[in-house]
Amino acid sequence: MHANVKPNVIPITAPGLKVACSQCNLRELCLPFGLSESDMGRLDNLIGGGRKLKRGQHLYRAGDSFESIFAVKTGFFKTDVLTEDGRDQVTGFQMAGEILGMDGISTEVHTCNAVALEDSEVCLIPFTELEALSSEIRSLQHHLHKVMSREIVRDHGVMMLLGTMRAEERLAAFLLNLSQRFTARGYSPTEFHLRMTREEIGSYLGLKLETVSRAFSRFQEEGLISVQQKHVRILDVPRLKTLLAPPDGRIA
Amino acid sequence: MHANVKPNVIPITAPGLKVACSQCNLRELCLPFGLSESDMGRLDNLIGGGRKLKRGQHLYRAGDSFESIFAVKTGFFKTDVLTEDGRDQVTGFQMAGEILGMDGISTEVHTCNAVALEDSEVCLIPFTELEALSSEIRSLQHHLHKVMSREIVRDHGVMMLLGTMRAEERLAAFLLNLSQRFTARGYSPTEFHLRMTREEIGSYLGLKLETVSRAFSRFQEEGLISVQQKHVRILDVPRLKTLLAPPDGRIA
DNA sequence: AAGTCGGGTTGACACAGATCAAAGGGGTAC
DNA sequence: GTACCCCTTTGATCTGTGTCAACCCGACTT
Repeated sequence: MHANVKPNVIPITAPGLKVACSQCNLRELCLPFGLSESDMGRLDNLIGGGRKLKRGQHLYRAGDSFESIFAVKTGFFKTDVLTEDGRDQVTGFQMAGEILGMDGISTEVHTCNAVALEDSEVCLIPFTELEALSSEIRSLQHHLHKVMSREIVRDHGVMMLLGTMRAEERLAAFLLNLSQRFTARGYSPTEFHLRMTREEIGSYLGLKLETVSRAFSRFQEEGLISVQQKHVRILDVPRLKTLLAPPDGRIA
Repeated sequence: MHANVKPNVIPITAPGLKVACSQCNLRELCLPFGLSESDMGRLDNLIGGGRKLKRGQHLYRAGDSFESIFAVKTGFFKTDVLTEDGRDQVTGFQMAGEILGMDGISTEVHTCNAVALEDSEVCLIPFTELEALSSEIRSLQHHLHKVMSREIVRDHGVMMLLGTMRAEERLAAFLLNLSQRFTARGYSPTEFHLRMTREEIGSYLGLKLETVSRAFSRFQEEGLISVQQKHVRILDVPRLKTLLAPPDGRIA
């Protein structure tokens, strides 16, 4: 595990630890969205260095005391919660530009686990200092609120998925969501590597891994996608989308 | 529908429209939690009057432009989202002291519907003004963040429920959650009226109304609760809790 | 006071997805 | 480079919940 290096006023530029929103190509997706050059500089100054994680490492665990939120710089994460009896539920997958750790604000303690699904790097954003700065920079404050609200809206989407959709609809929604997020990051909308296992997908979608596997196979048989192991290519986006609005399209 | 009356410096005291956090017995549960007397007064001044709703009335609808969040003063609400094809998912039930509308912050447009399940009253909290005030009052700012974070954590709990629990576990979790929230408000932990239909419970829990009804009946047969129509009495809290940690209590 | 209607309960049956089982393949660690 | 292990796939069967249907009840409406 890497030391938690704290930059001086000037951000450290050692490879892998340089943290400067103003230089970051994710700034349009991430927390600094909409900030002026000078305000972005002030944000740079409070960001507490980067942190690298190997695949499988925890960024934080349920029960850890909350101090910072994290912005994913590179890599891929999952978050999950577990019950006392050992069942766990993946609550989300996070990629570059997305914010992790907001679950900890309410009780000062993280309530879920965040695990790197591949070698990853995050920016550390000390929350107390972020609050201080956001009370000075209104656009930062507002954007922080938007980011938190977006998380709430995203969660509603997952509830919808878990509460009302059948297995293949869930998987279609999942693939289209990934596709859209990869697109926003300049990657191919139709071809990507899954960083998570079938079991993790299943946990996220409220399905067993076998069901996920079968749904993948079925999509492939029907020419919607081609899939081998973790490599997925979406062949027919429109038809995949129609899976979400079932045949008997009753309108309310 | 009542006019959106704006109080002067001194809050209006007309019955049903008086809005003053400092006088409100919900202040320990609601947004003003932890504020000093004088800060609470400043919050009073921005709150844009109360609004009364009859049972069945919408507080807001998906697509409405976002301007305010709302604090439930009296009554009971549900929030739900619907897909294009008409399926809907209840995302939550809100009671006195809880905050509604935070889904709208991210896009400036509400993404779900909020409906009164009984005659209710809410406080209107204009969001732009709340942001302005919270940048001056650090404890208010922090508490707002906590409230939003709590919503995120709550949503994770619902995902857990939808993703990993069986029908009876879901209903047990639901009843215990209601019980706990009623308790926090000074009502009986064991005896209460459900404000929502079996179908709404089902939607929230990802079950069909018949399944909810059967689970109620089963709980009653087993002496866990007594239920007739919307009136519920919990007879055996401990045993209800054990339903959440199933027999083979594997520990991670 | 009667009629109507929405909500609730219960039963019979169907089916989607879980469970159990086995075998193959690819990636990772050594 | 090789061996092992985890991940994945696929089949057979089981089961919890959905679906369809009938009936009941209580609360409004008129």
